[in-house]
Amino acid sequence: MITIKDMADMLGISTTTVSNVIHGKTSEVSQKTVDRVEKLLKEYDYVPNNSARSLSQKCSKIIGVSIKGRKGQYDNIMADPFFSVLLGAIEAEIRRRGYFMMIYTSDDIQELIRNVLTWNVDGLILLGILHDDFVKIRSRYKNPIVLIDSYAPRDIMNYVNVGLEDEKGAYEMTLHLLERGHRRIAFLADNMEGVDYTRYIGHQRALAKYGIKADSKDLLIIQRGVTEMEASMEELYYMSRNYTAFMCCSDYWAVLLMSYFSDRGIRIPEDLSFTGFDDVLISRIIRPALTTVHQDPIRRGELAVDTLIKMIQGEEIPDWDVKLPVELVIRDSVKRIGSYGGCGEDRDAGVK
Amino acid sequence: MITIKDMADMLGISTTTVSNVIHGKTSEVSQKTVDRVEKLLKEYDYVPNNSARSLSQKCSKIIGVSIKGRKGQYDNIMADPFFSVLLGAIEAEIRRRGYFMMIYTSDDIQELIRNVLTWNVDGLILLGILHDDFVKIRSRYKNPIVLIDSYAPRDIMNYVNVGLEDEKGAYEMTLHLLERGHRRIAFLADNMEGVDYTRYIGHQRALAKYGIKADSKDLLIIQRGVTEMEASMEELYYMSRNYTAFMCCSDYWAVLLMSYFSDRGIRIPEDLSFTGFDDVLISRIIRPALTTVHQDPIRRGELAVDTLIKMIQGEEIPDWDVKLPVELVIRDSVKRIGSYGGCGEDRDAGVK
DNA sequence: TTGTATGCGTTATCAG
DNA sequence: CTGATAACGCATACAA
Repeated sequence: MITIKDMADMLGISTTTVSNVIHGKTSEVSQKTVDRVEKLLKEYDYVPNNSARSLSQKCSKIIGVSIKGRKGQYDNIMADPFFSVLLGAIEAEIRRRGYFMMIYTSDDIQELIRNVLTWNVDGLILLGILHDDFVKIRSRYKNPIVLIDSYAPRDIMNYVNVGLEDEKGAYEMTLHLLERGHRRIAFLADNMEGVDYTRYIGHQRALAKYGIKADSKDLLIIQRGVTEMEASMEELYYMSRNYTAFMCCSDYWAVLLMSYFSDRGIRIPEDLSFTGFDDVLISRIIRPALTTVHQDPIRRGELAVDTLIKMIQGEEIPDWDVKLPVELVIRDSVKRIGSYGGCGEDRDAGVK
Repeated sequence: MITIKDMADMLGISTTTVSNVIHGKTSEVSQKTVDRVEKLLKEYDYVPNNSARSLSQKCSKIIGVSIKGRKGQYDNIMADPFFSVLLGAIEAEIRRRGYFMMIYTSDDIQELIRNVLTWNVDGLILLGILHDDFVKIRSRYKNPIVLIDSYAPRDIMNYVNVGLEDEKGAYEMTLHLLERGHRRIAFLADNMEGVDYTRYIGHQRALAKYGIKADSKDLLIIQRGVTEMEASMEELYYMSRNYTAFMCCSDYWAVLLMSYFSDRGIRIPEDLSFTGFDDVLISRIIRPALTTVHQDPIRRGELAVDTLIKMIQGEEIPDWDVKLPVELVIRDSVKRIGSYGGCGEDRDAGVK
């Protein structure tokens, strides 16, 4: 590992000059010197020491990415294809922009804060963080932050949220169910904060349009955690006879439940319709293919990184709460029900 | 951000003493001083600057993780659930051990090398790297390296490979197909190096046991790249009539193909049987559930990190080529064929 | 056009 | 028990 000083010594010039050549500040250096330095640069394949650079400047070129792992939700959070694809897009864009990515998925916010501070990370991308945690982070970390899938009230602290038309997506999906004659719709979420809450609002709005009052007992929360999940699914299975459709907050859950239910004799969509959210690969692959709300995780990741880097470079961001578009994707998991919207007419045949 | 020097000044003592207290070298410091320092530590929530530490020591506490993205294979490599779950496990273990994870997925090896050198990464975990690339990296990077899914010849350079019983897995799977009466089996891979090659060896060995000579035209390579893939699948579709079973090198491809084929009228497993490799979540979820070879990505990630950290700490690793166990998981995607093993008897009904 | 000197925060050496 | 000082590699303000 050759250093600037080594090269300066070899050429009998100062480190300043070498440094200037490296950074292209070649206007003040004679062409001859430039050539000699560049020759050495190539020859020894000089690689700068970023710890040193980071120490002497204020910036580290590191972007921290953190997913708040909901405790024990899956084996690990990356099992959710939406997160992993999004993360892949973020990584690619960070790299393309010449930054480095440090990743941290724990749910220990204090530890996250220490990590971020200890490396003097230039900017932070936070996925699915809740308001309280965000406040904690903001109080100690002063650099730019971009949120994804967050509904933190803006308050005083500045951030940018790269969000989604969650409300609209849920609204349109619910409308679709209603149009197909469904009246007894369960809304499935795995929490009631942030994104899922907003989707529920959209759901309610669509119901209201049809003069249906949302009933809180139709709001079903799936227990997270590998062990609780099984019990939770069983419970949902028994409740399912009260509904004609399960509207899920993510493809991940939709697909898991569809599999569980169909193993127990429920025919989809004949006995029970399903919808998802995200449009991950698997929803196109399973049969029946899942009717869902499409979003573009690649674009989202890129936008998040672009925005963050703009903030790092001191640009003003006009829109601190962008909402990326969603699109209803109708596939085969929603049954058309007779004009009366009568529910469960041929249900019990399939159950048990 | 308070520094050691700040605290030393506040207490009127030297930085050395503060540093000693921080590192628990308390044997040479009076209890009174220890208490005073620790009080400040808490009060200001001191966080060390890791760039500085990394500069003055030889170690950075960073572990680099790199997946060689095969050019344009997917939208991004993380779309493959096996990789993403493995990565999640690696991240969790790195964190648990007090290290930091820097990730890099490009296929530009030179760039990877620069990244690793510029941060003076303590150790490297490389996923799915090929021999030539490994040699390049080794020539410039001298710290410990752990390989996952690699079959680089050991040569002189030292590394540890955390592998899998690939040969055995493929052997057993092929045997399973043979026992169920299949004789015309296509072997599907997306490359013929490393892991997939080893699996092919196992496949051949099983065929040999049944006195069947492997025919290279039964070795089907799926074109990577989003655009080529479509054409490739179509081609495979037309070739499929020659076979009773498609044995795939990953669940990912198996599942993709099953979906594509069944949309075109091929019934699985009645018309064509499928097997996979990895046992990712999706194989349990699709119908028919996929017969596949199970491996444990969580354990694998943990072992990789554990081994690497041992190497970093200078311990000798007894086994530089561990092969984690696999297990055949029989589900519903393989048909039982009459004792003659006649192929395609009821095939053309479903095709076209 | 080039060089000198300094500081970034930490650890380590060595002397008191 | 404690402290001064150097060193890590780089960038920059300031001289020459």
